Amino acid sequence: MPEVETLQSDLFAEVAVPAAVTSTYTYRIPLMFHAQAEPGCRVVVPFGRQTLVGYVVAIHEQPPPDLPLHDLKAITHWIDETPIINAEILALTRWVADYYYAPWGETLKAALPAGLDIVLEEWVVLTDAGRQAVAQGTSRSREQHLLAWLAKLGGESLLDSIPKDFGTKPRQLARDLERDGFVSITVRPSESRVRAKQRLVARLPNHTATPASPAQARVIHCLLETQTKTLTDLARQAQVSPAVLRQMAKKGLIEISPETVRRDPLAHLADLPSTTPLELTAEQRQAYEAVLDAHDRGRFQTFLLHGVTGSGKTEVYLAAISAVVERGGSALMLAPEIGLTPMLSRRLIQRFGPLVALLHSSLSPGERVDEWERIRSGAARVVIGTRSAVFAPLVNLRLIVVDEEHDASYKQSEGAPHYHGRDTAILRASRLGCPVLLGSATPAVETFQNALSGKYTRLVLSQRIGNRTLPEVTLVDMRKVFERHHAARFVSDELQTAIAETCAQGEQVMVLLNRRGFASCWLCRECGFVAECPQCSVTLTYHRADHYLTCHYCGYTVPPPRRCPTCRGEGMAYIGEGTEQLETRLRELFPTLSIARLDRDTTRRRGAFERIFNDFATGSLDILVGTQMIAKGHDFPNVTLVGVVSVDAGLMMPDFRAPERIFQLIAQVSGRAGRGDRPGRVIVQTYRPEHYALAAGCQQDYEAFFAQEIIQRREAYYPPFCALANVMIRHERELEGQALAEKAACYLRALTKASARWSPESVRVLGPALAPLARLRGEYRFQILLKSRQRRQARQALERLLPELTDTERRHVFIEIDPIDLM
DNA sequence: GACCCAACGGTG
DNA sequence: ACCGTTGGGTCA
Repeated sequence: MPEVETLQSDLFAEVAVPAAVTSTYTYRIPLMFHAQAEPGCRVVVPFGRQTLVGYVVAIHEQPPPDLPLHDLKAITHWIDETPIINAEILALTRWVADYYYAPWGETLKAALPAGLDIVLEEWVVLTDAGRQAVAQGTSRSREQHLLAWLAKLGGESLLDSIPKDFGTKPRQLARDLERDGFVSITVRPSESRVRAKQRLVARLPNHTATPASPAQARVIHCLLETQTKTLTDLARQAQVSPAVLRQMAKKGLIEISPETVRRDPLAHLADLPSTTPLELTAEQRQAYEAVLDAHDRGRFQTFLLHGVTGSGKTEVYLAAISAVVERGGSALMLAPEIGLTPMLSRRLIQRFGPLVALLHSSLSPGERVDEWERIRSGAARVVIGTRSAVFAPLVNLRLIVVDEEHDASYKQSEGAPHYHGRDTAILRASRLGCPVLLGSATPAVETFQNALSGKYTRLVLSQRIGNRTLPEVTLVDMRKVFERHHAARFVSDELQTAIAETCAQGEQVMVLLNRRGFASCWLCRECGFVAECPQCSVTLTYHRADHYLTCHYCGYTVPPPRRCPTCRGEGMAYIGEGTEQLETRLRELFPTLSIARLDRDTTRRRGAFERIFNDFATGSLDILVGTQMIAKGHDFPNVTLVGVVSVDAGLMMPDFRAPERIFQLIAQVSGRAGRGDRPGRVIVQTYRPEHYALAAGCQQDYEAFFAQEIIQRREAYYPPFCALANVMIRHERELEGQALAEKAACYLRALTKASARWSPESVRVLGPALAPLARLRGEYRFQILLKSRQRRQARQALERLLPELTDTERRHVFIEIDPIDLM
């Protein structure tokens, strides 16, 4: 039997597929792929009745013991000749997948740049039987029509390019024809959507030839200066038309060939003059030396660099990265939203030049792939990126920096895996045995607690550079404003006066309101009807500029009804001010000042953010209105006033982290005011000025805030006193969702009561309750919150629960480990 | 996650 | 008897 012979030389690949499954799958590796069979390669495999791109995670010489050999399918295409995922990243993604209850294949997919996605094309190919049917065909069925159409195209077509005019859905039609043997449907991986970028360059050939004309002589002359030139550059410099170049190439006077070029997102910064590092202050030096010491000893150690805004954290990062690079290592720096902090990339470029690679969401897929390849090859040794850059395959990674470690955008909230970038960074550093440096002016409560307990090493920067004073923060009590005017005021007199004064002195103002759109509700004054999203339990936001109502969660958009849909009344109105309305109001108040708005709506187009940002930086704008987007890490020396129009909505969120977020917000915006040589002012409008988060925010006293907050957390039994796991049940039908949630909660409760090991003290089960965002995209959401002293205990409970669920039930259950918010 | 299949109920 | 819809199970 031939099978016996092949068996002995057979190899098997364990493959992680990007599907909602918990295990890996083993495939036979055809002989032709044996030479390149290594973990970390992408392959195409049949999976059920689909075809997927999977990731080889291991090679085995033996088939899985529990499965008959003939049940194994074979790998159909081997995409990578050499692995694109190294052993470190394989192990790291495996851990992340297990920890966050996500499929390994999905996690690997998230770890790779999107530009590396392979497109699987479905081709419909006419078989011999199909050709015969066409030849004899007299029937006028749609099947016949499709077969004839295929024959005309030479016998094959992309499934997606079959026109719809054959009657029913092309996919179904093709399936039917395949079953009857007239066509076969094959899947072929097409080249990655992102190809290497090439351009044509001209160079002189080895042999010399004499030009015939003056124009040609100019071309040769230009080429003598530099080796190669792009065709457009050359034509411009030599002042000849491109036709001349083509002519010369034909005669062999010059050679034209394609050259691969790097798509460089930092190209516009390439000419920045390099800077000499600033002299470190004593505190900065101490911090730097502590990190470097851990590095030199090859020790995993987590540092918290705790420094008020303006205390020079970045200079410590740069010094540490610099030392690591000098010693031959590479360094990774994570930032919350790097596209929004051009200053940071700029400083890295000035310091490290071409060693820097950038990874963030506003890069094009091509740029991302090119940067990623430079990292993988070791050409880039300083990487700065957002959350997913934590998986960047740096060579000899010896230091990880997490800037603004408290920032909520480090937590992935949509799609699998729901990982936390900071925590993953800490894990990665621990596996590598290198230091990880977390930096913040307002550390997450958990982080600060870890620093207090000694789990992390706290490094303090207490001095602002140049001993600049912190801005004065004033709370405006909006209850008094209401009393004074007997009406609500959007912009208080205090804020209005301050804006007028500031701009009169030629200084700039930022005004923050964390709600975009014109108004958050569109309602009927006669009957009380409120426009709500049909898919989500939220009101629709009114956008006045383009006159539409939209859901900020799912994107549902409708024109605002002129008359009330229920009572036909004509008293439609809006309430709840957003940034668009704030901008309008400020224009009314200050008609002579120039005002711009920075939020998701005004920055939708590529480059819009930079444009507004630059206009403000260069001083051609007086006032910048915006959402939280304007509060993050920018340095505008001429801004001496920051107004926060309302923090109350944020404060009243049904979320245990609300006070922390508000404190962070106020501290962050305070850092924006008065960074130049003039002192800054911050004005915060609120109806709850006595709230401890605001009071501490005013004083910018982190420790005072922490002292209060930690009491709340202890009393309510929240992190850092417990570990959280949120079990979310999502279901289109409310009752079934609720029933499933109750069943799961009931089982979890029974577990925790069953034995001393599962004592109520070790795992508390809260709920099920409707999630604060009770309905999203047409699904009802119930949640069960698990609180346990140790993470392990909640995990054990979950691991007992999951096998009790049927596959169908499991599909409605979404587990969020260490949730950041409970919406 | 996508797909297939069996079961179901409404309709003719 | 036939249609379209829906829930449940599987993937090597």
